[in-house]
Amino acid sequence: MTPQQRQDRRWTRRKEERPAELMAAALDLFVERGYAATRLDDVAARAGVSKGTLYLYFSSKEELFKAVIRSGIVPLIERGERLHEEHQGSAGDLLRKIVFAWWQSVGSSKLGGIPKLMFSECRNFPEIGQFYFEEVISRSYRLIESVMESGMESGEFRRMDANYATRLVVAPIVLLLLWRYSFDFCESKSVDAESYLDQHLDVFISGLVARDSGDRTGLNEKKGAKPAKVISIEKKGRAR
Amino acid sequence: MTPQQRQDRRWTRRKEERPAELMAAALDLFVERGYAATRLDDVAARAGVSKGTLYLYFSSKEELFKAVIRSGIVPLIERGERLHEEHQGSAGDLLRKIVFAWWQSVGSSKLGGIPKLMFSECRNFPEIGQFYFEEVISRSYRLIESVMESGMESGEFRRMDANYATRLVVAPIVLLLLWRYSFDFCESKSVDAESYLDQHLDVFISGLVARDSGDRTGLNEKKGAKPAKVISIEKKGRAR
DNA sequence: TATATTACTGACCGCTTGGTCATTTACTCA
DNA sequence: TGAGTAAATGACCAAGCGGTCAGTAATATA
Repeated sequence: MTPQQRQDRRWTRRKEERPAELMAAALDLFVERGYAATRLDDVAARAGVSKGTLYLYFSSKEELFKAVIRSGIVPLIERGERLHEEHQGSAGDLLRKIVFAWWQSVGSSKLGGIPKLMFSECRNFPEIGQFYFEEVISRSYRLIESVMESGMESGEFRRMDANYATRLVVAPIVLLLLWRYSFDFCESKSVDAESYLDQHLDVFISGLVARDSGDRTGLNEKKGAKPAKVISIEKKGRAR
Repeated sequence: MTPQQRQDRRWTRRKEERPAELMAAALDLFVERGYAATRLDDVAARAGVSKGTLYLYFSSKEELFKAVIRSGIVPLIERGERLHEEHQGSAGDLLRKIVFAWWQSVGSSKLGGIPKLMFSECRNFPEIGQFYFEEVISRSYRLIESVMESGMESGEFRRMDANYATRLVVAPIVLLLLWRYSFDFCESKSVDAESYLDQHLDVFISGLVARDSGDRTGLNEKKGAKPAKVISIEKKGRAR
């Protein structure tokens, strides 16, 4: 069949490709407008199809949403875990490697919109929120946590709660992504992701390596601060 | 007029109190369900009033939303800037002070839902997103940035881009809040905010004080890592 | 080429909900 | 006290949109 013949037809049967095309269109629009503001007519139109067709492949808007998230996430997880297995070397270097690889494959692709989407909608879709939490968040955290733990065991990092350590490394990275898909348009120049991540890892790893909280410089004693008062604010005791 | 008399009436005129009550109800529901999923009938009902009344005070749902954000933010900003002026002492201590005060007044109150709401909706309401960015985000960042800069000038912190430094301190704090209003329900036990923040500041300030990226321990050399390869991944040059 | 199958269409339905307004009720003041 | 004012109501409207389905056109089959 020639392309000309295809064009003459009002439409063509493409049972295999439709779902993927519909999900791609839906991802675009969900990321751009949010779940509620995305109309199924628009999704269908963007996929070059009618709304009725959409319902041949997905039983409801919610099912479409779930499918979008699920299919967008599979490659994301796979990449992460592959890296984990391959690597050998210091924990700090592994951390760097994972973070930059993740940024290249997820952060800068259109998959990068998914976290923002999930943060925004997980409350309204507890079922899929739970799914995302277990299949993506938990798994990623476990990966990083094991890196942190191995770093502590080897003596490369100081000892601290691995769970917190993980949250602290991940936070600036996740927030960078959320930022990109929310307030970024407010700023004239957006942050350079690579150097931002680089600085983060630099400061963070330095902080983990240092044995105590900066008093070695003697600066805190010299200045006129009142440590007693500060400690009273933080009451619950430092977890060291 | 006795309370009994008040009760006998079907309703009472309370022109002054209505707007604040409506906004409080709206904040609750917006935070709980998001903008789109919140019905004005419900907002009115929660404020003990009919939908028609709501429209006496706010011309549209969007105006109500704007009013909620604006009014929720005023106290938030005021507190922050008051702290800034009062303090004297080391930069690290000031940072601690600000962060913990902020957590107490905003993070743990119902105002804490606003950031999540703004991140979720700012794309759909660019005008109010811009407003929030300028009036809240920029101002807070400027505050923190000045703290970082004074820390660098006094030699307490190492020199680095103050803008990045600011983003890096703030990120784990903001993400803690976003987390609370999104995925927190997925976890059996939620993080203890106080010790999380404490650890964050501890690691971060240590990292800022340390002069270089942890090589002083000699661990990186001893281990079998391949620094050359890692550097090739980070290509764009470290911003030191 | 005739027939059967099914991917696809698009008009349609009904519910939800933002927004309106004529009417009712509380309050004010001469 | 009763006439005037305005706060509050709630029934109602219209539009938007998720979801349906009878019909149509592309393809498979014989």
